[in-house]
Amino acid sequence: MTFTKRQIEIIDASKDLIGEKGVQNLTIKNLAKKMSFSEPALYRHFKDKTQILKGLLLFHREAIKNGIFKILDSDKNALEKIEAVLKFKFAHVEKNPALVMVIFSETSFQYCSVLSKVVRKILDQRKKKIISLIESGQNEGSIRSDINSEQLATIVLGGIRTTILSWRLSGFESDLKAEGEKLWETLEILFKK
Amino acid sequence: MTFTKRQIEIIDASKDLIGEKGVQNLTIKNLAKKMSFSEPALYRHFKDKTQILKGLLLFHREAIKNGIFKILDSDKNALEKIEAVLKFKFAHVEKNPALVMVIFSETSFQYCSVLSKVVRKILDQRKKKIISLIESGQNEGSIRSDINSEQLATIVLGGIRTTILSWRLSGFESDLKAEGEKLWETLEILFKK
DNA sequence: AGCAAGTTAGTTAGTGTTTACTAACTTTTT
DNA sequence: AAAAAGTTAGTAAACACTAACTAACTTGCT
Repeated sequence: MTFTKRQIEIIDASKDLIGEKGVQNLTIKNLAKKMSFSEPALYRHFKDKTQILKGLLLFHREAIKNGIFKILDSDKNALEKIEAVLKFKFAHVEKNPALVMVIFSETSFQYCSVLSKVVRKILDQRKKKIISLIESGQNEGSIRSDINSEQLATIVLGGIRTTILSWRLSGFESDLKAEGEKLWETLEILFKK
Repeated sequence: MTFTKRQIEIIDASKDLIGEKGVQNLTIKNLAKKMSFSEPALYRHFKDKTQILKGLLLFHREAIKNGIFKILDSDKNALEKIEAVLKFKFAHVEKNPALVMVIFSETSFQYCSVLSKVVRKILDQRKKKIISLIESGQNEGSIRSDINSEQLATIVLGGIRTTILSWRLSGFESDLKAEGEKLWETLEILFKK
């Protein structure tokens, strides 16, 4: 997949539009306005809107791939490499918030303030509950205390989220319960004193 | 927030529609068809479409809250409670895949097969890379071997995802780099032999 | 070098579809 | 009789996309 100069300009403009107001802000009309030319002109460069989004994804995958490749190719040990990958990832995401909107988009309500408030509240309360559970485990002595409760909560929530995501990407075909149990076994080992 | 019988029926139908083909499948037209009455009838029960979605979220939050409350109120220890919460969570999600679409929705392309394939491939490759990194760490002896690499990868990816989500929910205001470093400190402690 | 032919990249104007939503009226329930 | 819950018919706006045309380059031939 290679892109012309114009195509890259369009991909960039798309990224900006999404970064500003979410995926639903990426319309042909808005895109044409941002490029300051007419809507039909876009169709000289991409067959349809889907191809533009596909282009956006592939273009950035390429960039990420190259970054990661350098890390994997270095002479660090595995732990250091993982650390470097994490740092690279967060830096890239920070520079390209639009990608978060596209790939990591957690809710479809990003810019419907009524709904995003509700979702945010739900996720917040959930986190608080997990944190206080972990803290009481630390006080009981059943959970290790060398890592603070908020960080452990991040691990728990992340595990749940990733497990559910895998299930969804499998088209709901994988065995969610079994995966959930595997996750718990892992967390138990990691969290015990 | 209390709902009439009809409102709950509408919320249920919305959940089904979303479960079938994602959030963009929830249109007034489809909803009316599913309820087998006319579109304007919906507006006798909800002011607008946003209120229907808000209703869906609040209704299920209530259900989850009640389930979790029972667990927290039991006389288990903290670790057992966390285990029970995880199991409850996965069971609830399995019964209500629509909720995954709404709250956990990872991409906006769920039912655009061209794009969801691309996203899936990207996420897959990323996971494979992390797994092989962890395995070489285990062979080197720098990473614990009592948990298999796939499970550890789930923890890594989950941590990344949750950290980025928090950043987004903060309106991109929190310090992503700092949070990323905290995450890495935690993972390093958890993963070292 | 000069010029006809073709290509590229833009334009204006418009299409058909889908969207959420409303006005005005009727039926059903209480 | 009144209120609640439904109907038909329709609106305006947004959407992705297309047809038809044109200015400006590029290419190949003599």
